[in-house]
Amino acid sequence: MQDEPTRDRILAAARSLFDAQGEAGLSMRRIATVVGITPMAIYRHYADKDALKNALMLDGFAAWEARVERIAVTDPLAWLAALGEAYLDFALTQPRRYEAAFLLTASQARQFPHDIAAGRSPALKSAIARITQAKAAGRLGATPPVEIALNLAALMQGLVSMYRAGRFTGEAEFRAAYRRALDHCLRSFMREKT
Amino acid sequence: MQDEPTRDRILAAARSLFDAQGEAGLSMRRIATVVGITPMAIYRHYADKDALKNALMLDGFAAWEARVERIAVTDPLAWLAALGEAYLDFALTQPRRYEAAFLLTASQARQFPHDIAAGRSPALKSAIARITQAKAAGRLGATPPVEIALNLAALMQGLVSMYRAGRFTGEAEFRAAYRRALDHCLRSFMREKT
DNA sequence: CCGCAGACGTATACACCGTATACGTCCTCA
DNA sequence: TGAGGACGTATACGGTGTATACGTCTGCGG
Repeated sequence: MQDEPTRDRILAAARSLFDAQGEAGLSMRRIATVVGITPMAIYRHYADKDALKNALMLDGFAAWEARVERIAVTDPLAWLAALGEAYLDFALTQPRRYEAAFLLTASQARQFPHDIAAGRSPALKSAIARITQAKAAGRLGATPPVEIALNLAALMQGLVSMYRAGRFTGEAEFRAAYRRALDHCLRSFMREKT
Repeated sequence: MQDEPTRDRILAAARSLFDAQGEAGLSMRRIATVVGITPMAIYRHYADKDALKNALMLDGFAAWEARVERIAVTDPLAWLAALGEAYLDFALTQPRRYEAAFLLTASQARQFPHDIAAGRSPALKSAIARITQAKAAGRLGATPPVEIALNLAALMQGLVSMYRAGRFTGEAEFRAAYRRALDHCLRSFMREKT
């Protein structure tokens, strides 16, 4: 662990500080002392704080994608429901990681529809694959897969974003509301005429 | 304008600085110099920076609510569509104000379902009223009005949040995608069996 | 009318932040 | 051998939020 490249140790330190106290806990000086180096040494490995945050974001996103890949459900529609559940779980149990992946304003975020169509986001790519699959089986309406995926993603993100902004009274209420909303959304695409 | 209470002049200064440069431009010292006052004088009127941000958020929210009240459409479903359009417009043309109202993390945010049910959010209250109205006319399915409102709000916020995070290639693409998504969502509640 | 309390504002200082600049200390390879 | 580059340090600058202590004015009870 100690002989890892310094660059990685910096990122690990940043991650643990971020996990502990959120964006407020992320200071170059603190990161440096955790790693056991001078603040300025960080600049040998990252251009500035923003670059470091970017790396942190990509890291959080990778954690999310790993989670998505672990979903072991074959039926495409059930898989989509499981995706929603995984997202909820990710947001609630690893709020900092979630924040890093989805909320941290970073310049390297993937863009719709270009990057998505290009498959640059494995999670969304998988989602679109299942949607296409379900569509081929006649279980979904006419809306293009990318658009269905976008709808689902926005709904998930919107709900979680509202929860994080303190718009729900408790976690239990939120989980229930989230499930109902996603369920409805998914069903709505099924009911469409083809 | 000069004989306004200092408290209001501070808020106005904060608002203009926030409009100009976002949260980064909000510094006690800058606000103070705009008002023509010492930084510490602000603390006579606001407990700390957070309290000031809170006031700013309530202010932004008031702007949004005023906008909602200006919607002059009588048909309840058309009104809901207009609401979506107003939200989009608010987010795109007054991004700072939008940010202040919906994204600024503040401790006094209204909560679902408690505050909403209590009618503490005029905008949502209006929305729910139209939904109930449309439901009474048999134009909407069985889902409870509060839940429909939540779904719409989350979808709107999620889409805008993705746009703001740079997930869309351009404003035009976004506007189109937003409209399609909201339209679909609204329709989906109509198609439900009662 | 005095004087004093409270509201309002100022001055100064402290600890913290990101990072520019200049300087050391190695390791590698011609 | 010695030069260059990779890596790290030391110091400093201009910014931040805000605690503490001090002034100044205004209105009110004696």
